[in-house]
Amino acid sequence: MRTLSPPVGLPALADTDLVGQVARLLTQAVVEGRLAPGSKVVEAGIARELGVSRAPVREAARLLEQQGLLVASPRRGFFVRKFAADDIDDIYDLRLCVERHAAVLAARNLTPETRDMLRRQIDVLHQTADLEDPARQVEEDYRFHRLICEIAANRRLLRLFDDLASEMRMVIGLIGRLYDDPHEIARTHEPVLAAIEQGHPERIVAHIDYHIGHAWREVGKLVREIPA
Amino acid sequence: MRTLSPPVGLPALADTDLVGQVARLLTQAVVEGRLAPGSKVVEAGIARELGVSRAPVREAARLLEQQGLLVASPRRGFFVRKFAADDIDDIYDLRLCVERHAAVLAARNLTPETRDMLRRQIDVLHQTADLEDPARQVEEDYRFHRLICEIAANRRLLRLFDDLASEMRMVIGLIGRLYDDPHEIARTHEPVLAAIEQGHPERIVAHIDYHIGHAWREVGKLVREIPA
DNA sequence: TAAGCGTCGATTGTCGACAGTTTAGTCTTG
DNA sequence: CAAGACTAAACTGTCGACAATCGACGCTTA
Repeated sequence: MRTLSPPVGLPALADTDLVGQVARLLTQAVVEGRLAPGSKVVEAGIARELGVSRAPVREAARLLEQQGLLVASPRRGFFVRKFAADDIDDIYDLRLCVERHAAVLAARNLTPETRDMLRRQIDVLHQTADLEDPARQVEEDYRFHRLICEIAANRRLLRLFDDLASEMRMVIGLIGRLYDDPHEIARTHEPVLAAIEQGHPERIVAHIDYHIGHAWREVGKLVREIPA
Repeated sequence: MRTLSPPVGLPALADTDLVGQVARLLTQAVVEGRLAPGSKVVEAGIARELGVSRAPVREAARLLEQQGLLVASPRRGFFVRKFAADDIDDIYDLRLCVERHAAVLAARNLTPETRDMLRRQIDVLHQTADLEDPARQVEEDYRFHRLICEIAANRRLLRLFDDLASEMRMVIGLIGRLYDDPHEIARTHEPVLAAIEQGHPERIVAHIDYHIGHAWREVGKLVREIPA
């Protein structure tokens, strides 16, 4: 018999997890470009600014390093990741690999509810297209793709997507503007959903390839325009 | 002019890096089963045993957490990851996704030299099959698959493979024995290489699917036999 | 007897400090 | 005037310490 109190879904109150908070703030600063690519991240500086000691900052920095937002140089410190054209290709190539797979799995697991979630997210994309809020638009875009990964129901796949997404956000952030008309971006999601609904693997992959390949080309173009 | 050297930081040689050493030792202890799955990893204990302070141990543990070998429970510490059947499926599913892609890319990039490297590695597999050294056999097996990822020439893909590999090593380690006859395992690599040499994407994917699917089924079977 | 409460040891989260290394700035020298 | 050596400041890597928290054990109570 269980002696533990009944699992009345209490939301596991927010851990005052200092490392997690620092990591989140650092991530924001990086993807928003407040910390310029290539610049040094001084532990003591961040610590002083946040009013904490260096230990949590170090651990948070290691997390961001593993995520690819920072690079560590022994005895010299952490630096904000600098993206070259090759990096863009690596990231989008892997993204393609991951999302193809996720989309096929998602089609297999698709239920009426999950289908509606995807449809609704496309509606949100159209709505936010009218707003003048690029950050929000990028966020809602990723939310659609993340949904697909959630539906695919592979936790590791989802975590991988999140890691890739934070890198892509950083790239988008340093471009400074969207790579295409928001309405156009919203529209190009519809064939992807349609393919997932229909369910033929080859068709799904083809549409994912087209959709992500488009973003890949556009982002690549813009990054090459603004070399470091 | 920037005086800081470019943070390209690939060379990363000569680790007197304490964190890295601790991480390596901890990883070994975990994949070799010296630290049982589910058991608590006491920071102070590890630190005392290694003759260092807790700070490097904490950072190393965070690395292993990000790699999936440990799980962190706030205010309670780190625990050695416990694998359920679902986890096996997640891992092998993602591995399939990654290696399919890597193999297709590798075929595209294949040169006479890289082709010979793969052939030689299969020879090594046959040679080590005669030795009574399962750990070595597992290692050489992964080396073949890692080679494919190296030839694919996507650094992020390679890192992902390494992360997956450390988890798979842990699973194999806790099974305690190989999932198949070493000679048989060595032999089943040959069609994969042949497909890569020939170059038709569908054929490559089919052979990768067969090869990894076989391991997936066998490992899954054994893991289900030995439930936690 | 079994469930709930309180206490105590063990462990984590965080901090400030120190030593060794890297970096920036200055001075010397060809 | 440029290149190199030297010095001082800044920063990282590591450590030991302290307070807060967790888990286990034993005690009370219905």
